[in-house]
Amino acid sequence: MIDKSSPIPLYHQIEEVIKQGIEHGEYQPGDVLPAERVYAEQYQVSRMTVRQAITNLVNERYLYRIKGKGTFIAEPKLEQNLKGLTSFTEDMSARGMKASSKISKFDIIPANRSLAEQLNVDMHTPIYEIKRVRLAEEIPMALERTYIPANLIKGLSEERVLSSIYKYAEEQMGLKIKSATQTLEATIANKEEIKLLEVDQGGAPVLLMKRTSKLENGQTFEIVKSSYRADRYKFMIDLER
Amino acid sequence: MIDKSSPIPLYHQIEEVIKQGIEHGEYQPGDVLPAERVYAEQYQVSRMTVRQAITNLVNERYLYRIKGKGTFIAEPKLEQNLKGLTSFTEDMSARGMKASSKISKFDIIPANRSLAEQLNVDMHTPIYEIKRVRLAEEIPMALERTYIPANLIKGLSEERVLSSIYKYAEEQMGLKIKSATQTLEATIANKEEIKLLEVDQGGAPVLLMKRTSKLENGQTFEIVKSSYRADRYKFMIDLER
DNA sequence: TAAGAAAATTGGTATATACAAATAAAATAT
DNA sequence: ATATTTTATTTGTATATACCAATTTTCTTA
Repeated sequence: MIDKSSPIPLYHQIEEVIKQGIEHGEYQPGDVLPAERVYAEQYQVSRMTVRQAITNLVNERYLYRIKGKGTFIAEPKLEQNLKGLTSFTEDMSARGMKASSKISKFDIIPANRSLAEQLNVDMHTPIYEIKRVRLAEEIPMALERTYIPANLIKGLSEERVLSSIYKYAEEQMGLKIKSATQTLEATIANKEEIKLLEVDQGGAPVLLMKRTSKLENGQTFEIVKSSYRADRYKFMIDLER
Repeated sequence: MIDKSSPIPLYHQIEEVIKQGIEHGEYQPGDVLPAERVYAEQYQVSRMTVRQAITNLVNERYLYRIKGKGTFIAEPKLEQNLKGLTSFTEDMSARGMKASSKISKFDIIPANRSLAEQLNVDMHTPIYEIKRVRLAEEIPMALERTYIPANLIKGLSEERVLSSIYKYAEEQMGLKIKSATQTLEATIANKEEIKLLEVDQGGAPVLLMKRTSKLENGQTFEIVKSSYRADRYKFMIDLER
């Protein structure tokens, strides 16, 4: 596993081994990693070399350390990054408002040309279409439409959607989301949005957020389109230093 | 400067000393730092301890290293972070389009109640008001309005605005921007935007980006309001892993 | 003078060691 | 059985050393 004669630095090789362990699901978030001295013994390297490997993974947010306790597996990065843009639920609770959501549609539909293109599947491929209205104190704030190829995540139910699709996909289906691209644009509310968001017919502005998430193999996992009422919601980003 | 009997780790003390040097302008971006062995000799600590301090600052993007050459001062972080949201000029050049801008207003105005509040100054305080239209291939894409208290940055001219206000503020005035908060919302074009962005009168949607930048002492340095044509522009954010 | 070789400088990798500080587990005393 | 004390384990800090690799500077040679 570790090749001392390789030109690749030992600490880097150890990094990769640990990373693989995380990505292959041998360790779960919150699990404790073997102690530094254990790795040192196991791979016949000095503890400082193991330490350098682990330090790098800590800086990359794969791991975190607690003095006296050990080194632990961190939550996947994507969720942390998504917090850069304040998420709906968090934002609402930060303002002392109660966030809820109501599923207005939960179906499997055949992919039309546009969906097929965006999800990178053949036309007519079965696709989950999930629509939900995000509410704050019972007032509609956003309409969220999620599209996921049905073959990727079988056995999805309304109950599971209400908790976390991501968690279900990772823990039950072994799917890891690797990256996501998010865009923000402004549009005018269409008929569906006017009805579900309860806004004026006369050209109410909405903030449209589109997110495309990809798996490790490059396949598109989901498309999420969220329409936020412009009069009630804005996105905030803090930039430090 | 370095206290070996202090409970604060040596590497952390050294970090602070170097950081201070950067923030007090003793080093400029691109300058080379004294070699690790020089610091070790100077502070009478081992090279590895210096290395740990520098490694941390490299991870925090204060410094970067080149093997065989040395350790150098990085560009201030704010500009790097702002690239998380693709900037107008970059975005255009990435698409092979030529970006330009046209200043439509450059004045000093007395602060009204709203401006005074947002900039945290007294009413009637003189404020630079700079309006410019951002163009791509001569087509108007955005209207940008910048407000800066005049006492903060004397001698600002139209020419300087065309290059970089930030650079002028930092290099000539010694002002360092510490943080910025950015919001994105959707609105309908007002009269000014209809005229300068050349959009329809009938309720054209625009993306409104507001940025408030603060100095180290907490004072507000500037407010920037940018209205982007929703039919021509959207913001994109990439989230890795 | 110009080209090439050698030496010096700088960061990169790796080891071995020692003790500190926080936490957890085990042993002991009440 | 329950506190308390002791011991072991784990990460954190720091040193001293050695050699590697990339780059720059200096010296030598043609």
